[in-house]
Amino acid sequence: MGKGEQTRQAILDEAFSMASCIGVGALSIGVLAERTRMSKSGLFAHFGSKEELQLAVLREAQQRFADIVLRPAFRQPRGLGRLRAIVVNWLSWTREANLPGGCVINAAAAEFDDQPGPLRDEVKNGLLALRRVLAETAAKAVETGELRPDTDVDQLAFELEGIYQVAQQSRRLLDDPHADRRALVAFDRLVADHAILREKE
Amino acid sequence: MGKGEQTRQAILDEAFSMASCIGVGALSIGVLAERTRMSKSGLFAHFGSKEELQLAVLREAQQRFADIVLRPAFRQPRGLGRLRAIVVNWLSWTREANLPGGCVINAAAAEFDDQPGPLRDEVKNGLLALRRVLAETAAKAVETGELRPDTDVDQLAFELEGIYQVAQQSRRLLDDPHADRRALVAFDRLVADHAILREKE
DNA sequence: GACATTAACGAACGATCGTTCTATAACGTA
DNA sequence: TACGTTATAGAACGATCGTTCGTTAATGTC
Repeated sequence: MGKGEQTRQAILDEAFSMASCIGVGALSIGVLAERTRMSKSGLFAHFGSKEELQLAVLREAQQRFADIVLRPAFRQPRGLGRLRAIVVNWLSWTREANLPGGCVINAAAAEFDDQPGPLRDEVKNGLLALRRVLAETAAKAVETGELRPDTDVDQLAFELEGIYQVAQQSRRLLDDPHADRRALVAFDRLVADHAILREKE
Repeated sequence: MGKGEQTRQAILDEAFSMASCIGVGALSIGVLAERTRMSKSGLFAHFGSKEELQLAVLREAQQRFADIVLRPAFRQPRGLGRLRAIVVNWLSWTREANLPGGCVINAAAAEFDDQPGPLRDEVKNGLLALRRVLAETAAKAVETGELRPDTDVDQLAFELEGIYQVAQQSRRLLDDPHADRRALVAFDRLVADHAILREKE
């Protein structure tokens, strides 16, 4: 890794953790420069524009998300276990990644949903891709016979995303120590509703 | 209503709809001044500081939420019907209020969850109050015998908030036209899980 | 209609914003 | 070690930021 790539990554690291606290939109080149002990112009040269820097932060977030949440979960055999692994990793990924201020992606989603442009597109595509992964993972749990064949996997992905969002809000804003437990309760109930029950009928 | 109160409200209206698009944190006195065709200093005098203006916007949001979502729903008799009325009003309240850019409150929640101060406190208290209303409304549906006595009403409020959040995200960011329908499906399933069923056992 | 009060303005403040230039320093390679 | 390339610094740009001040205009009251 050349010198340029190296400092670029160092800047990105700092920007990433900063953005998690104040939001991607509130990132400032000046503040970022003094935090990384660089000159504004020196830092600026690595990205060419503020928007490009913000995009890089969003892409970084998606990559770390894949590394921390998805990849490990996909080592589980397909089925409900894998889906649950995703949820469990998802709930704690802001602790694994360097995200002192919570999930950048969801914060950016709320921030840019009304501001057309590359930033909104990036967030939108990332979240669409995640929904797809969730739905496909659920679909495989249908194949394994763990979920009912008539399960609406897109609806399931929709509700999973909701569980995650409210867990974030409860933990970070409302300081609820039971947020993760509540999220898992919700997940288990959601899955149970679509599970194939071998009970007396 | 005196002249002062009148223009203050006009400013607040504009700030409110602006904040819904760009976020409460990104509000700018200068931009707000030219939008209301006032001088910066003239506008400023009504609030004394930017933070006070932002607080006023958040309070305005909470008041409108109570007027549009809660108050009408509470005309329904207590029970599941009232709970469902809250959810239905909730899902569409950004259209009723002058909120072209979506729910200010949830946006502010994501924005300030890591920035201690009066703004965070305001959002936090507002959302805590909402959770309480949801839980109490659900508790009344237990009293009427529509929900099981062992229903965890706080868990229910938690999950309702999740349904709302993901509905917002799906509609506004992902441009999903079925977001509201999905939210209602999730709500009905959630309620059904805790409902008292009079079926063959 | 006179008068105290309040509302609004215009100009300016220092700070910070993103960005552009030019010049120097460090690097990678021959 | 020399050289072309790349990385960083420094200074300055115009724009905007939130805020303060002193003054004028509008308002409400007796």
